[in-house]
Amino acid sequence: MSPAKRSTSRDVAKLAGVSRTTVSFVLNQNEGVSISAATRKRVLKAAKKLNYHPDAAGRKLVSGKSDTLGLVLHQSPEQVFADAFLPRVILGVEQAAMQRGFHVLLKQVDPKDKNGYARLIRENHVDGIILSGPRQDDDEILRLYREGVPVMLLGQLPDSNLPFVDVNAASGAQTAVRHLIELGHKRIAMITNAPLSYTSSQQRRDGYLQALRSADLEAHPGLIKEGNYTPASGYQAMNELLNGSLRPTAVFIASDVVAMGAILAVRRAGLRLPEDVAMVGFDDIPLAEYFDPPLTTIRLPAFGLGLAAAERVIQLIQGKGLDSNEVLMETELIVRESTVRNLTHA
Amino acid sequence: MSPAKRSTSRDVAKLAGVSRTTVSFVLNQNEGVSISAATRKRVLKAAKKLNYHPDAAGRKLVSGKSDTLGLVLHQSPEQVFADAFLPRVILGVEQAAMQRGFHVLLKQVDPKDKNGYARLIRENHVDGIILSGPRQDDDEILRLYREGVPVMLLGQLPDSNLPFVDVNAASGAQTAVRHLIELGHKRIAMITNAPLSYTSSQQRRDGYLQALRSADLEAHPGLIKEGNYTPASGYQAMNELLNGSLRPTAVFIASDVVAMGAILAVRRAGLRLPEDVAMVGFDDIPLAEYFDPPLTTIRLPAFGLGLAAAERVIQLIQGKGLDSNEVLMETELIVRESTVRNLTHA
DNA sequence: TGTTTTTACTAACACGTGTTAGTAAATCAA
DNA sequence: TTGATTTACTAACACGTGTTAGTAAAAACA
Repeated sequence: MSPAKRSTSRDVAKLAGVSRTTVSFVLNQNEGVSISAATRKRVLKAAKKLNYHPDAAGRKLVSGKSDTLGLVLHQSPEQVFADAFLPRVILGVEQAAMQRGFHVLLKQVDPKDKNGYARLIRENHVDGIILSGPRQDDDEILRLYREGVPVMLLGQLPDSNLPFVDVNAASGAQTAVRHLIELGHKRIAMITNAPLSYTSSQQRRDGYLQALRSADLEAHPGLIKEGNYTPASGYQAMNELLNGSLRPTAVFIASDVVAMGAILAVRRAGLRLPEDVAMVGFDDIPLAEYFDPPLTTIRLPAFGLGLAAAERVIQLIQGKGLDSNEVLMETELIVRESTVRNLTHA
Repeated sequence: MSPAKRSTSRDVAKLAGVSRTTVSFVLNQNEGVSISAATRKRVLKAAKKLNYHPDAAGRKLVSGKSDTLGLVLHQSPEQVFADAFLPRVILGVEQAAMQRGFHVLLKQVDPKDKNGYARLIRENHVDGIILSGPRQDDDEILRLYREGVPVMLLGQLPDSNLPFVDVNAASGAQTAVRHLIELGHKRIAMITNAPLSYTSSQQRRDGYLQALRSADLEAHPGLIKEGNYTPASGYQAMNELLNGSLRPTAVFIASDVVAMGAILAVRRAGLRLPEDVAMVGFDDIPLAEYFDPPLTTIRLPAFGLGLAAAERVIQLIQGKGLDSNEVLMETELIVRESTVRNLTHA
């Protein structure tokens, strides 16, 4: 019942009748050192019998490595709640870390909070940091980077040369709008996922503008409305568009969640999707397939983002350089009935 | 640029002109030891100047504690993806841990995978484990528990006396169905959130049956259909109910996601909610408020679950006992337009 | 056989910390 | 003034591991 005393390599050595050094050599498969088959077997047997597992603290102390990644979520709790991708990103990080023998230490840091995350590095809890949701006013991450700490951003920080992994949102947005153009739409509106002060919001709008430009369509300022993560904001923005002077025949909404509200607005206005208004979302949240109608959207490689971020920060930790400081992962257009009616339903 | 050599307590001692012991005493505010104000100031100054932070590994080694919780997700990646609550639960764990000076080590373990999580404990990476999604066939957790390792389940494991934190799903389901009964419904169907082999599924069905029994309503087997986490399953189950011999006037669906598919089925059948079919969901996912119509549902204290689990496992770690081995957190009925029409819309 | 190389190990150190036991000086009690 | 106590520190040990330098025995070489 009481936590049985942990056995140490000394216990194993004693039971096997060898020195502690030999135990270490056997268990770590050390090359360049020769151990007779007989003693090797004896040591392994003793280790098994004593249920020996080397203590992480002792190991860390001597190696100087913690074999642990810090995954820092630098978002407010509300944002974390709303983010449907976080589990996938986290899982991607977890998987990449596990395959390379790393652990993942999770830390949520409210941006309003002054209590930062540098302690993780300073006290050697982690060998490197993945920072999700980097902020402009965060000087902590810059300081760590300058000190040579392995750091990887999940998302971008303009005007800095920190290595990052991000989704190519501009390209994704462009693809979304091009899809609408190819369907023959000329008057295409946009609702952003968030206020334009956010980088991710700007990128998506830029993609929208670029697509219009490529097709020689005019971008009318009145056709761009701001959302703020919520369906409510989509509902309102869509109403403004529908009641505006130039009603669009199609809308690109840079967030599926925001699109959910917009769909409601369209239906309340007595209009049909996609006949009266076609709609493309962004994110491909799990439920998008089951919107009414199913939402055409841009799928993000959330799992892949986490995977890549972890892989790369581990590369930095191991002293291997990076081929490039930036990774932009591509998105995928998922066509469903909110833009094309004739699809068969699952 | 190159990672500056970490400074140790020895460096601080040298700079301040005292012994390493004194440094430790000053920095740990050790009671019962007297240090003159002058030297204290000198030590603190030296520590600050050298940017000294005590090394976690050294500290762990001597204390035997890691001050870290293991949060083990014992679900398949697909389940993790689908689980909209996970971020909240994780945040709850994080917050409780942080407030008590603990870190959180996250580990996802695919149930199919033989590579377990006991290593976290065996190697002393963590002082205790929170296991989310415990499985019947998991003997690893039982062994740890018997060895006296601090363990806390997030969810229940029948036929075991392991301490757990869970939501009172039966009570929540009962509340949901009672709400329908109070609205005058007599023929109330149910669609489960998952196959009945899952504990959480059974609990919700039991609550449903109990509510019917309390109101002297007959529970007809044909009115219970199984869902499997997906909207598609809800779509199909709802169609079966609508085409069945006794069409229900109300449905309790033990998952908002599954309910999303069911709503589609109702609408495709040309019926109105709530006039023709009233519906109550379960979970209160963020989007439930923006379903069409907004979904009446049962809100789960996801954040609170994580919070409680972490608090309690820390209590175990610190050797304080638990008042009770089990915590069942109560749910909350959120009434929206899928059961009551006359509400004003946000 | 005598010398060199290889094999199979071990003693001793280092990692950075917290803590117990001990000491000299300063203060207090009488 | 003398003995007892308190103050302000320090030397030394312990935590459990990986690794370098070293050694005796065995094997290989000539």
